[in-house]
Amino acid sequence: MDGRPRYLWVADRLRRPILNGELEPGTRLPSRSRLARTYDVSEQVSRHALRLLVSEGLVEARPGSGYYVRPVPQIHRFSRTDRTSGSGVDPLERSDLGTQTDAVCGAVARRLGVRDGERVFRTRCLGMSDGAPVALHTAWEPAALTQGTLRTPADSEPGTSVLQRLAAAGVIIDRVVEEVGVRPLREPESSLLHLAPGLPVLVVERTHYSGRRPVETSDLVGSVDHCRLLYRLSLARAPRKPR
Amino acid sequence: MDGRPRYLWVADRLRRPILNGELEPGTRLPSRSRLARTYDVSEQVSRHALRLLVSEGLVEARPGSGYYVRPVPQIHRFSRTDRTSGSGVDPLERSDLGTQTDAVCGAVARRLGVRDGERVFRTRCLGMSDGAPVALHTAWEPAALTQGTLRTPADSEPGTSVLQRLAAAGVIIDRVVEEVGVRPLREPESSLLHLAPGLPVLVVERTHYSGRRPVETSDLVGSVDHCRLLYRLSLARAPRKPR
DNA sequence: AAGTGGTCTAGACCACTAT
DNA sequence: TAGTGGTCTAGACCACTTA
Repeated sequence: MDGRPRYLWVADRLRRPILNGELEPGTRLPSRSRLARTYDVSEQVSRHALRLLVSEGLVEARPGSGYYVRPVPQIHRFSRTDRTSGSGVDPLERSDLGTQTDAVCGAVARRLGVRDGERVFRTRCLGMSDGAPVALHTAWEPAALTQGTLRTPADSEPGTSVLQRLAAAGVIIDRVVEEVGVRPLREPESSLLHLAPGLPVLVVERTHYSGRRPVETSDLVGSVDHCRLLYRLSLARAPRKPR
Repeated sequence: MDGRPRYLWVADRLRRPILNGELEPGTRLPSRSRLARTYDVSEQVSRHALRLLVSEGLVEARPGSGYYVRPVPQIHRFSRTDRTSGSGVDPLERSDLGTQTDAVCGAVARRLGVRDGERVFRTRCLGMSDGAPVALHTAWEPAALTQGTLRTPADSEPGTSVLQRLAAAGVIIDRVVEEVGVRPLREPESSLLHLAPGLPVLVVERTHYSGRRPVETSDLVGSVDHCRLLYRLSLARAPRKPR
C-alpha cells in the first residue's frame, strides 16, 4: 500500500467524494493539521495534498478560514462564429478599460504586418461573470487606418463591432483567422483578472483581414474554468477541391 | 525588499534569463542546494521556486540529474477548417488504436442524441510528434448508421475522413460544431499520452451533423504545450441579419 | 562515490478569520 | 483568543544519474 507518495494518497481520499458530489460545493474540508492527525502523516504531507487539489481547481483556500470545496464555476460559451454583435467578450458583461495609442511590439507587429514601433490603438476590456473578471480582451489596430476620422476605437461607442466600425471607415473585413492555445498567465494580465500568474489560461489570437491585409488583431485571454469556445461551421457548399 | 515570499523572488531571478533567452534551452540550472546557498535561503524555498517554474512549463526536472531549461516544444497547428483530409490528428503522424463497439455513456449519448446504452463504434488514434504522443482522438458513431455495410470505421482504411466514409454510406454531413475547452487530464487518456493525470489539456468536442441529426462526435485531447487550433473563417457573404 | 530531485518529518512565525 | 493557511527552517532517506 506504499509505492505511491503519501500526499497523493491523501489527495485521492479527498478527491473522490468531491467528484462524486458527496461533498457539496462550499463545504469546508478538514484543516491541514486535522488531516495530518487523521491520516497519521506530517503536516507537510497534508499541505501538499491540499495544494494539489487547489491546483486541480477542485478546492479553494481561504487564508485564516480553511479549505473549501469549490463552487462549480459557471461556464460561458463564447460563440466565435456569430459575427453580428460586438465586443470581444460577448456573452459576458463588459467592463471597458479604454483605448490608448502605443508603439507596437514584436509578435503583434508581425500579426498586423507592420514595422516594429508603428503606432497602434490598443483597446482592452474585461468580461465579468458574477462580478468577477474571467476574460480579458486586448485588441490592436494600426492607428493609420482610422486616424483623424471619427471611427477610431477611442471615438466609437465601446463595444462596437470591429466589422461595423471599420466598414464605416471604408475597410471591409472579409476574413478571420483564429489561433487557439493555452499558456501560463503573465503579469499584466494576471492582476487585471485577479488570477495567479502561471495559471494556465485559454488564449484566442484573432486577426481580421481585409483581403490579404491584416487590419486588426486581438488576444482573448480567458480563465480555463469559466470559458469555452464554440465554433459552428457549415459544410453546406460542396467539399473543397483537394489542393 | 521583503513583502513578497522569498520563493517568488528566487523564481523571478531564474525566470528572467530564461524568457530573455539568455539561458539556452537544455541548460542545466543550479541544483536546489546550490540555489539555497547562493541566495541564502532554505532548501525548501529553492525547491518551491523550482517547482513553480516547472509548473509554469519553463523548466523540466530530471530526477537524479538536475533542473533544465525546457527545450522549446514543437508546436503543431491543427487546422479545424480544412476538411479535405482525414483522421482527427491531422498534421501529426497517426498511430491507430483500432475500433471497438461499445455501449455509449451519458455525455456522449447526449451529444449523439441517442439513448443511454445504445451501441456505438469507438475509434481511437494517437497523434505522434518526434515519436512521442501529444494528442488523442476518440470518435464515437452510432453502430446503427453503417452496421452491415463495408463503411463502418472498422472496415475502412484507418485515417479515412468521416465525411467521405459516411457520404459513401449515403449520409451527407453538412454541419460541424466544435466546443473548445481545457480540463485536467483523466486516467484512460493519461496513460495513452504518457502525461501526468491532472495536467491541463486542450479538448475539442466536435460533432458532425447531417441536417439536424448528429451522426458522429469526437474528442480531441491534446497536450497544451504542443497543440494549437487554427480556424480560418470566411466572412465573404454579407453579414448575417441579426436574429 | 558523489550529487540530484522527490518525498518526508518536526518544528516555527505571521497575518488573517471566526467566535 | 484560538484556529487557519502561507511561508519558512533544518534536518533526513531513497532511487536515480553522472562521473
